[in-house]
Amino acid sequence: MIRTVMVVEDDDAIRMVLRTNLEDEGYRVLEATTAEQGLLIVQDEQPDVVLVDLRLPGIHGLDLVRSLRATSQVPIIIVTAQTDSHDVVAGLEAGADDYVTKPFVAKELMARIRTQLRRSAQPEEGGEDLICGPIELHPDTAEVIRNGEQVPVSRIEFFVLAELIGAKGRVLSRDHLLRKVWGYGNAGDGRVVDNLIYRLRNKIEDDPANPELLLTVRGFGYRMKA
Amino acid sequence: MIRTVMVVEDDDAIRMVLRTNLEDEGYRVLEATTAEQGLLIVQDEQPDVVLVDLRLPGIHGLDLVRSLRATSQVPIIIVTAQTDSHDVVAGLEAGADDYVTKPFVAKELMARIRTQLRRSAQPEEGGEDLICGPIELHPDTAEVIRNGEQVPVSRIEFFVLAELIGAKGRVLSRDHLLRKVWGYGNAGDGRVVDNLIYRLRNKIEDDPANPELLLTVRGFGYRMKA
DNA sequence: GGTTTATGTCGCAGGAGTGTCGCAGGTAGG
DNA sequence: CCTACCTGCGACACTCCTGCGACATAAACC
Repeated sequence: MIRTVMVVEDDDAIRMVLRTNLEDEGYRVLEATTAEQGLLIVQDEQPDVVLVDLRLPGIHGLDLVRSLRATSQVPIIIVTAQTDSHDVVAGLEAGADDYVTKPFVAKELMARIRTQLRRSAQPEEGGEDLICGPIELHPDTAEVIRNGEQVPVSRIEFFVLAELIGAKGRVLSRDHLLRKVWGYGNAGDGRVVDNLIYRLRNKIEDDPANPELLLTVRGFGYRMKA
Repeated sequence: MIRTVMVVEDDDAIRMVLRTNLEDEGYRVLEATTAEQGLLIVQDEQPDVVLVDLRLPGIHGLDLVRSLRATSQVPIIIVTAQTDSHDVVAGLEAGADDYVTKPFVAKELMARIRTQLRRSAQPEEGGEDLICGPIELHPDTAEVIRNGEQVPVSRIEFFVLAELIGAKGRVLSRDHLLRKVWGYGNAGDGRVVDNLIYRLRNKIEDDPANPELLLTVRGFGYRMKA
């Protein structure tokens, strides 16, 4: 079975090195130099692993990671020059599965890729549209539609909603949301999530005081109506 | 849900640091100083993540990793002073899921543990619901259904019920429940478990005074009807 | 039967979890 | 420079949880 690895990296030299090594290992290689391009290709080609550089022109790599996670379970490995431990934490919390710092040793990176592939060998649910009752999310345009009308939501509200709808009725803890949307740095900040949920409800619920879509599960977190 | 982390590490100082950090994050911590001991405890307690040092007295950490992999899918993170890239590759190939070198930054290690937990949590969700007679537990939504109707239970009640139903009729001691649900700290607190069982019975039994599902085994603990 | 021990029962008070809302610093865009 | 919006924060109110203690009851033991 031929596995496909996607490389999102703007530095031509590094991208070339990666391609060579990956092809030597027998992988099919896809390339992108920007986050936007990467996102499109991932949706289109559904690779088995994605390598992401953090410092990309335009949209930051971390946001790419979150966007990918919003719609896909594909294993993501961050490959970057940012060696600071804080960056590692933020990267993993954003949804990456591993973090390798440049200059990397090719053999180690290849081993880490194999590890990710091994883990994701199990079948996974396919990519789905983000729809929940009267609410519709369009990741491409970052728009939220409710009963056909566009609802203005902020960037962070959008990610939270995407995370919740993507969970398809499963409960997500505040901690989970903090890590996935905010990144680890803000963990333990307390009521940030509650506040955001409150604001989201005011935008998408008919009666925000008695929510029917965005439900509280006391002691656990929040979930969307199934 | 209290997660359990197993630490296999012979250096007392490092093990203590790890324990402190892990407990701060809310994990239950198990410790072993040798590979043999680690293997036994893992089989016994089925932790959610295992941290393994490579340089152990007696059996080498790599062999422990292989032994664990032979019988378990538990995520394994190697934590070691061996920084050589060749060692990283060998560790990952042996079946480890991640590799962190000492001196490690605690926050990064914690993030990597969370990443592993996230990965291993997925299959559990789509998996089997916990069912016992007319009672149905849905971990995804943290809901308890009884004869088709939803029963409101608190967070702790949910975990106790999950633990009991997961035991499939085996007796669980109060101590076991305290450790698994409340976490180690509360051990020996006395009647907390009894109280909770009482409340649970009021919610799930037809006649709470004559329980038919959640049974007492005098002198031992509680169990669900088979 | 009487005593001891284990468990059932239940109310209470402190506290944890959550909803609500206003404020102010920050940020992006004009 | 101004404006509008975003966003984290803190305060307050309110509900519900939960550990605890006290007593009742049932089982085991002598």
